Amino acid sequence: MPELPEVETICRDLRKKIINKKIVSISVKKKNLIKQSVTGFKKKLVGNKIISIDRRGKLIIINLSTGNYLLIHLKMTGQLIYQQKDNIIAGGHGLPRPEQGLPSRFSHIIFIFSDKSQLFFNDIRQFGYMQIVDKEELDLVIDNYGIEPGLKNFTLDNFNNVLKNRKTSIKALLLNQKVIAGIGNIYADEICHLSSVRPMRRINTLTNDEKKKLWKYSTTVINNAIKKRGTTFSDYVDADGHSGSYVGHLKVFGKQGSHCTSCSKGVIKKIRHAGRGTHYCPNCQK
DNA sequence: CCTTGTGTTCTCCG
DNA sequence: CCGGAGAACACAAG
Repeated sequence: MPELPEVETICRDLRKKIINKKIVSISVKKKNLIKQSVTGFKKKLVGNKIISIDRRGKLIIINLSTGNYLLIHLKMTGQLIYQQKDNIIAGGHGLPRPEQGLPSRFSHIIFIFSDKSQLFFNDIRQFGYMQIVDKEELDLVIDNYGIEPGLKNFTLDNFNNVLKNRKTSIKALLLNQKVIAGIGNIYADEICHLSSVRPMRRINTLTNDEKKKLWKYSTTVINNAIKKRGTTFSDYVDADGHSGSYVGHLKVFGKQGSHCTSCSKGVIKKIRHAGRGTHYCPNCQK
């Protein structure tokens, strides 16, 4: 599940691989993954060079030489895997991993560069998408994203401001991309755990100390996860097809039934909250 | 009344 | 069933 740290890892990888490369052709095998006609999509991409690669929340923004932008959202199970021409061996069935061969049956869109290297957009569940926008449309899209751990706007003051007058739960707010961008289900649970706050706590009941911890651990968790190149729980891999290792640092996500390693007294509980599987320690999270 | 905020459910797919 | 996140919808308060 790519959240901010996983998407950031992919962006950093891709910058080293495809900047200045020219797209010579594109294969679209599933047209429902692009938000426009296949012909329009190809017309706007083929012949372009990749100028730069950016990210806002979980959205990848690729700046093209024509001045348009290719937006890529990986949603649940999307992958972007880059392969030099010598490594490309058609896979067909197994998992969408390079060692299984690419393209696989989940390689729905493939970019081919002038040096014959390729970028595979794989997606098992097909929730992800690609879309080409101009600068004006890009600005509108970006405006819909809230403050973001790692950006200058993620100050304690701004964090307290977005929490002000909200009646929802802290987890629902952490997941709301319009308010706070980049945090998904795994890191929301981890941030709440390290802050000793239950995910379903109403925001108006949080103490100043708890809010400060939530703000601090939002940045800590996200930054540590970036250092570990993300969390691979099921399908996430980086641009080389490798897993992230933050999974070894998870305290609550997927730990239901285990003893809490923070307080060593509680047993991690899994419930459903804010429409998501939610994990917490009933002993040390209040 | 209408607008705004918020919460809930549905949708895509394997 | 699960789930990222937008859409559609329901409801409440100003």
